Amino acid sequence: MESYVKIKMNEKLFLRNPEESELGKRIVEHSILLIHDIGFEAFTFKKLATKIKTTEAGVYRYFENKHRLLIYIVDWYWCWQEYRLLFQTNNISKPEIKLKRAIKLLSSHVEIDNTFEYINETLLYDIVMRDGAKSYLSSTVKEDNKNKLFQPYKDLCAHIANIILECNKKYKYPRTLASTIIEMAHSQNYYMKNLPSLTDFANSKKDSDISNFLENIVFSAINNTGK
Amino acid sequence: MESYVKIKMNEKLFLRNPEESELGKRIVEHSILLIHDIGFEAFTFKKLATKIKTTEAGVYRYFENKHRLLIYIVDWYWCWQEYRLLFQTNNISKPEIKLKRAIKLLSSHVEIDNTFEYINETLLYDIVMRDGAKSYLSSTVKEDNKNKLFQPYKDLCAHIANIILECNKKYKYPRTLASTIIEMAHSQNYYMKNLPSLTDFANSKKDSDISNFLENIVFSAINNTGK
DNA sequence: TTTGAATGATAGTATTACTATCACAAAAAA
DNA sequence: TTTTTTGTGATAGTAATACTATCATTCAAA
Repeated sequence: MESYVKIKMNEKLFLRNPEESELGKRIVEHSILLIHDIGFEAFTFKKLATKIKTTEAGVYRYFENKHRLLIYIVDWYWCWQEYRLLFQTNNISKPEIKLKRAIKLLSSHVEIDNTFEYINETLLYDIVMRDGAKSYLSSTVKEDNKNKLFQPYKDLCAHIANIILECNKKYKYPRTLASTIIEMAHSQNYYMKNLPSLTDFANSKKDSDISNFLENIVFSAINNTGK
Repeated sequence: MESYVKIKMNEKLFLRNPEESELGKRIVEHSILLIHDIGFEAFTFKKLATKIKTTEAGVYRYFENKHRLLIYIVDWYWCWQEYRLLFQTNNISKPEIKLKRAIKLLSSHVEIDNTFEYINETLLYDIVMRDGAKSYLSSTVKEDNKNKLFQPYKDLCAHIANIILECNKKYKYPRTLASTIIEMAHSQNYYMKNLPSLTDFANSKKDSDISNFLENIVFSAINNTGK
């Protein structure tokens, strides 16, 4: 028996579903490679088209613009992380262990994984670290949000918030703490790599340092029983 | 006696010092207004030039490109916050109080302040919230960092890290915690305004909620004496 | 008075971010 | 089998962006 996972994406993200054609998959695959290489600002549909031997117009048939394409791959990432979290915490009853798994998952660089042939999760992790926030740090946030374009991120946040509540159902800031975990897992990794003086991990450069830090703040906050 | 504060900016940020001419000041002043209005992505030197009745080339004489200009105003903001922190914690001996002041300062929207005639700090706070991270989330980070373009942010982080150490000199992650405070103060405010389901403050919308959250995680982490 | 520094005015270029049109091949529907 | 639809390629075109360069003018310092 063969089983495979499919990640269902919001239809508003694309004009034509890239999963349903060879060209579409190449667009997604090479977008990741190219954005990783040159950064989202320098990335253009022209450059991508040249790389995959199609035309600019060809890419525009799939995605309205590069911002939508960014949201597409970032959303894919959050869906994938949510899936991994679900998978890795399955059959675990202790919420503390689940929470630790979640922290580790989000703050660790990803091993090469061939579950999804045309998506390089390792590079995607780096992209989300550097460019992920740009998907919502735009003047179109409100509208994009109405179109549910950030649902995967919000779902993951809600999921982690629930685990936090399982640890301590009286904790007052489950969602805020959850979004803090998610964001810090990525941005502290970015700092460590690029602006190490903003962290305490200048020399070690292990991402386990970040999960230790996050465990430290998360569990002391959750277990803090009054002043 | 008249006293005034002057914020000294890194010379690599500009081609000609905008503080030293009328045009320069107008560039900075209206950049803030315009970026606030239309967002950093849509902001161009052409639009700015039209607004202040000069030419595109006129703006280019001051700033190499819009990214440098962004770093300029963001750096100005961090210098200003550091100055305010120094001022507001002067003569306070208890480090816990200092830390609370720091948290409040960073997570609160700014009142109108006319100390600096051509800079609107209220709008600047919003800009840093939405566009601030873009100053270092670029493919030129490493180089920009070598040129010390992020010094003000790093100084503020180090300053807060020191206060944390005053609270508990054995705390293991002072810098990481400091950068977490700074970043979360801004991004949680952004979430509250634009993506409220990532926070627990959907209805209240008071920025004091954010400082309460930050105090919660910071002090429980610092005072956490082992498992 | 001469010099120089800052600004204004204008022009020009390569690239970006699209939109539109036409032709062709393969697959699906008739 | 023929017809229609769908996806792709090829090409063209446009407005805006991100610059660089040149020349003339003005105003203040030497």
